[in-house]
Amino acid sequence: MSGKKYDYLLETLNAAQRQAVASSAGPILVLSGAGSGKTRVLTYRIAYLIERGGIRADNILAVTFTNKAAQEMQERLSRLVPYGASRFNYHDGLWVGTFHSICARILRLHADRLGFSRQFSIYDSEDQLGLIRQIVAELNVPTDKLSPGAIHHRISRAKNGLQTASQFAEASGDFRDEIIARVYALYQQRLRENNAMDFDDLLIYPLELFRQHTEILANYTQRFRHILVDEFQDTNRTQYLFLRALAARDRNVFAVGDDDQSIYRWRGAEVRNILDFEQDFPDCKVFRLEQNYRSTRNILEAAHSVIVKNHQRLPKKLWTEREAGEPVALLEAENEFHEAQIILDKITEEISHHNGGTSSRSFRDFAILYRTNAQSRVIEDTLRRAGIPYVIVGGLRFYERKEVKDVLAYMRLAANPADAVSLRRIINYPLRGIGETTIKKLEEFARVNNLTLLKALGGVGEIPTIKAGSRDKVLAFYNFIDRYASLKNQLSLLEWANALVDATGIVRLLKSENALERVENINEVLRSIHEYAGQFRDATIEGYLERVSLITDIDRWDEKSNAVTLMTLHSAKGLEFPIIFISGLEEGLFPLIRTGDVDSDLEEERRLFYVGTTRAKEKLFLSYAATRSRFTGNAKGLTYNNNLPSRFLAELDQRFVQRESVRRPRAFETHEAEGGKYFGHEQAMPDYENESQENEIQIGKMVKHPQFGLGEILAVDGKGENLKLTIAFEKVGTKKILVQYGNLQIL
DNA sequence: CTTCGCGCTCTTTTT
DNA sequence: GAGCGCGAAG
Repeated sequence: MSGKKYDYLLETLNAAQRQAVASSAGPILVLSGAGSGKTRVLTYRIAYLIERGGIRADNILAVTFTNKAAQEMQERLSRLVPYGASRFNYHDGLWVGTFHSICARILRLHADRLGFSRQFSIYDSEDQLGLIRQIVAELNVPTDKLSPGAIHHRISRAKNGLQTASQFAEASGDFRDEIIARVYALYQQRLRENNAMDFDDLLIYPLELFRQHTEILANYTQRFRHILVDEFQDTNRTQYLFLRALAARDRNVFAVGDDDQSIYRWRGAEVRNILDFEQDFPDCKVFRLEQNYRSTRNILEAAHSVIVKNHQRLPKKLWTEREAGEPVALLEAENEFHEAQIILDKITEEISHHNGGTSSRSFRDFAILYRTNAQSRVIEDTLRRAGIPYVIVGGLRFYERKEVKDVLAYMRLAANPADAVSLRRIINYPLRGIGETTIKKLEEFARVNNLTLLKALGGVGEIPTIKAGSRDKVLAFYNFIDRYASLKNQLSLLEWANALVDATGIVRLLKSENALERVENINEVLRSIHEYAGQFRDATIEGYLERVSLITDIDRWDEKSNAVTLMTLHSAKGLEFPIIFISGLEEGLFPLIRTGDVDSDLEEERRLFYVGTTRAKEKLFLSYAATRSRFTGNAKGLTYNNNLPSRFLAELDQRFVQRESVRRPRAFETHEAEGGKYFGHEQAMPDYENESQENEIQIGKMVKHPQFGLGEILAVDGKGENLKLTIAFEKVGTKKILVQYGNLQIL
């Protein structure tokens, strides 16, 4: 298979890339800096293995960080090598996906060995928390001392550390731990009873499967002779063990990563995996990709000048042949509204500036990044008012919207009758007159008779304490689900889904509430089912549901649509844009600092900053606001905090940075701080911590609300974070608005 | 027994 | 702003 294609494979790569791609078998670690072409190396490595090594596509497993990256890799590969050396079509054999989707795929095949059925549900964070809430209530856990969220967090951390409930119980220290241990045990039991797994289980159960059934593991180690992993620095312990188990036979692990871009430590990722790779695989070959093809030199140097402040990193420096380009621009704003306005100004400026020139800018060339999702709102409002098209990635995810989850819960229950979480969600939505008391009795009946909750509904006639009227309602619901569970095998997926959604009456209910956006979201679900059904001949509802539960907003993001992209820095990982804005560069916000943080947390924030800056190809804007209203969580409530500029701004090598002049703020109050702008920390900031916006709020003042428009304040109630205004709006009448969330502009 | 309405809480990042 | 839980109304 030499010939043109093979030469082409290596010729377009630089020396380091070529060495990595063409390296012989065995463990390989590619330390691959930002923008150094690591996706390219991975793709070419796979092509090389097939073209040159004669490896069959179905002997290769590639792990990516997002589903989108997996899809892109598939597409690139089919362009690069439509057929492999063995004339083996990629799409038939190659496994590409995220850890979670690959694990789910394996588990579907062998679920019975672990005591689950193939139809097992995958519970998202909300489902998980709901289940924990229920258990917490059942066990009478004092929630003032232990919130369900905290318990959930601890359980997840224990699971990630491969600690079972009984091991956790043994290791438990204080009374809280003992409570958590009991919740943990019951939680796992319920998941099992519901034939359901949470995100952590998806990673853990394959390991258990491999341990219990060595013949299954042997099957996979024989099958996956080459394993490639992207974003290796963000694998957690369990994922690493999964890799090691699969690679035990041939040890052909091709791991690509960059310790400077590890940003998921808080989720259990261990940079250690990359730092220790050489110890775990002493014979491994290490390659370094340090030439950056993405960013201008100014951007690269600026990013470098900050990341070198981290102590826990492998020393390296990226270089580029590209021109210096424009300096990194610093934008200083009075407050968050002003910041959004400046960003808007710069976008319009860039677009008009480049029009008529050699290059022209489109909206799709811009991305606005921020540390927390909450920051998107003000920027969003500003762009919307200016008529700039934009898309938001993340925040409230599409498949986590209430109406979407409601519809999916019907499908989940029909697919997996043991799924009590889904059942509870919809048994009385839309309202059917089945209340909490009846449900409690049904649950009790199910427990005593060792039935699934759904079966208990079918046997409602045997529960004397439930009156005839309620009984009929329960039975009607049971028959409804039962009917669609069997129709599932008779109708096509799309027909079935359409009929089911229609029969639930949810759309009619939402229309009567005039919630048209929600109706549209449900239509979008049906559209996506249609799309899914068209993609796979053997499309099943189980397959669709699995896909949906592992999909993220970034997977749904369409980079081709001509709109400005708004997203968190975390979501931007792996992406690139000609022009990047990083907003909210204020001490406390980015780096985000909480009490109890340690040095390593700050280093992760710095890596996040590094990831953000290296997304930019041509121009990087950094912005901060001197004051920002922020929910502080303390008794002071909503305050206009005066912020120091982020330490990252001070750490930047100033040779690559330029302050840009910005338009003064207009419609809003300016909070002019003494001494003007602040740059660097030494300069003391006046303490405006307690100066709250309350001063400006008076009866009779006019305000502007992003949706309701202009209005007059009629009354002021509450204090601090509960500060509530009664406002007479010109268009929509009188409403009560919490200042903290209302996003009001005082005029 | 169910439904309605009010008050409370939530904000770090995500599979 | 929105979901959830709790207490009162129907």
